[in-house]
Amino acid sequence: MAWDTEATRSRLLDAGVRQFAALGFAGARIDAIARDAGINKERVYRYFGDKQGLFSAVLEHELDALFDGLEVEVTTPEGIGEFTGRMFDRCLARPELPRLLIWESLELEAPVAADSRQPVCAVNATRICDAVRGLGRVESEHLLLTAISVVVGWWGLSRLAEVVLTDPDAVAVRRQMVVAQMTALAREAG
Amino acid sequence: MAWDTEATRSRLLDAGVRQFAALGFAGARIDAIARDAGINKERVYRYFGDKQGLFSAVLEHELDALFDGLEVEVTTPEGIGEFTGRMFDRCLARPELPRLLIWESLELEAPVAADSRQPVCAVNATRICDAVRGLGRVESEHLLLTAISVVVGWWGLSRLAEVVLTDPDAVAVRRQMVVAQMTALAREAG
DNA sequence: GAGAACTCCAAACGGTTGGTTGGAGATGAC
DNA sequence: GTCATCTCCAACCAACCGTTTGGAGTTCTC
Repeated sequence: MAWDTEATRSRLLDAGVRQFAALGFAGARIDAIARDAGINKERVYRYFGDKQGLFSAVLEHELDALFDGLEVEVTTPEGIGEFTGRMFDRCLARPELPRLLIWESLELEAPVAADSRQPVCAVNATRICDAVRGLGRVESEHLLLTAISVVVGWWGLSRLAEVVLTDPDAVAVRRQMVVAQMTALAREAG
Repeated sequence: MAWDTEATRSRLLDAGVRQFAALGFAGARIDAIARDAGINKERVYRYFGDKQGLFSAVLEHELDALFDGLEVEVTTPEGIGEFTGRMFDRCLARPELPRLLIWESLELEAPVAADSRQPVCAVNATRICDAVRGLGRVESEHLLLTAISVVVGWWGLSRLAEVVLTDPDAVAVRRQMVVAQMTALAREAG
């Protein structure tokens, strides 16, 4: 039968996303990733060098997916809320993304693919500047960081939510609250 | 020489805090914890059963320290900002706390010591209700969760901050921004 | 079509890890 | 003072984990 190296590579990446998102770098097992992908684990080393190489490849590939094309579209306080809502939806559709984002901070010394991520963040910081009258650059960046923290927190602080909230399973409510809060914040910050 | 079992136990806990906060459950090594504590690793099993037992003991002990006695004192929007600032300061003084809080969510199936943590959260949710005129119970809980997410995010999304912020080392600036944002949010939410 | 170069797997390797054991010293009750 | 009980440690063990090897099948090149 013919080889399909691209499929092999991508199946390893997909399995890597699942395992690393669930267990982190230290917790994930090369063995389990290979089994999950239905591929011999030796392939990991041929394609990605070592475990760290696969982890970096997974992060690079996925973290792009989280922010790529995600922009503040309407430059008003409501636009910032709506932007936050869309980010929330992306995480909802792929819960591996927020988890990988957190593992990156907890287990890595330096950000992955900083060069390709910075422009996207810069664009949104500028948009936030435009959306909130009288908001400086620094304040705008911090507002963006806050929006991401709040969204990602739903997946990264899920055990805490179980303690704080009366109904920790109401995802739709959380989405609505986060959107409302970021809108209100953008309105008042001006 | 006389035994000091309480000191042995507490040295193991302290070393556990350091290692688990830095590396998480999967990444931490019993061997390293024992060496860090200057105690034989067999002691871990006599005192805490197994690795999971030590992890739970560490979380239980430390997460209490994060929230214990931390309350919204002034029931006004400014009081909520000030509360958030004090939480930030606690994390600043003991950066292990926010990291442990995140590891708990990422690596555990259920929250640790939920029974003892819930009352503290409930009190603060009530205080927030009082601080913001016209704020319902659900909204108040979500505001609390947001405050914690934003504070803890500084330690749990540090790689992201390096990408988003022009000056990712300015902790004091972040503190000030977070306090201002939570105050503004509490003001506008009413 | 021969041979170099490549894909892929089964099995093995060596260091590490969570967990155990056996025994030496310390304590306390009587 | 002696016997049961406790603290503590050095050494050990079996399983595991990241990585490598050897070799069989496949594709490319000329």
